[in-house]
Amino acid sequence: MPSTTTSDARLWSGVLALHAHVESRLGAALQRRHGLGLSEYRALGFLADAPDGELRMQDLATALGLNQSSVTRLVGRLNAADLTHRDLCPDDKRGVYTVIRDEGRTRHAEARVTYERTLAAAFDEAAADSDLAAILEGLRRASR
Amino acid sequence: MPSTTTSDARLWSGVLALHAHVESRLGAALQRRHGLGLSEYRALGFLADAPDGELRMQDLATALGLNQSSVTRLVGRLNAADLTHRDLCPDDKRGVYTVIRDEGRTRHAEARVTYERTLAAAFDEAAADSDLAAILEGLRRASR
DNA sequence: AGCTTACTTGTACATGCATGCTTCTGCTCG
DNA sequence: CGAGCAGAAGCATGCATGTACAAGTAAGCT
Repeated sequence: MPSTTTSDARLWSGVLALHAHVESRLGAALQRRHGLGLSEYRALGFLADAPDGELRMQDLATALGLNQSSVTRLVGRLNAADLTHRDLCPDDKRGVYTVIRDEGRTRHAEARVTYERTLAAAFDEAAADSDLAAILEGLRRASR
Repeated sequence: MPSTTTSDARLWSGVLALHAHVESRLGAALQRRHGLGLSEYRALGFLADAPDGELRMQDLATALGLNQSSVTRLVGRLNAADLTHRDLCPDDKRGVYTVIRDEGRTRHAEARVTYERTLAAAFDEAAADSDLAAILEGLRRASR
């Protein structure tokens, strides 16, 4: 029975529902209209915002909240799509920089329109859902 | 450059960071101390709360925010671990009920202690992080 | 009889963990 | 002071797993 579910637990289950809903919308839109996965899009975003458009694998991993090995493969895909390229670190030959190409910046800029519009739409849907509306409201108040 | 990132986008990236952090803590704790994955734990929770401790695959899928095929395999694992069992729907022979066993209820009750304690700890960690604290605060206010 | 619903199965893929390989760093010992 | 070595740091790779998508099967509906 629900006996005494912690208020934190109830809160978190709401966040999970919101997260699942929004991420699914975002992922579908990006994949369908730009051929980009969510992680790929976000990786391009971090790279585009980084000085000189380059980051080390490690930094990209923590920024994305992903495993280091996942980032190796993620960057492999980006390289294969010519959106980024690898560059060796001159002062530390263990290090590898991933550098965003102009193509990568372009693709990301295009995708960002979709991303932000889809996000707004997903938020609107959530606001219309009785279970999600309260959480979204709290988040929006906190973001001001 | 960050040019004009939507406020929604900034908000969502914060939610993503919080989500990644908390889920990783929860998943690790459940796996290590109870041999349960997050989806398995949550599935047991929905089943335990359902009338007669049973749900149809479809309902479980939407409750978990998962695909139907994912639920087929998820329930397969739960069955293999003797935490649940299948039961055919008498009036609709296409339907399959997944019924929680006593063992399943026990395991879930044990795991819940870990889950809720880990959740509280993860929230505390988030509250100490300057990037996450504001979001968490908004969520907590909204949950009252 | 089609057409929809409810699952299952085949397949592909992104991710995580453990491991291996290279490079760097620090420390000890001659 | 320099050589050498143990251990850490930074990535890549092998393997296992969880999930999604597409197609298949079986049962109900109109």
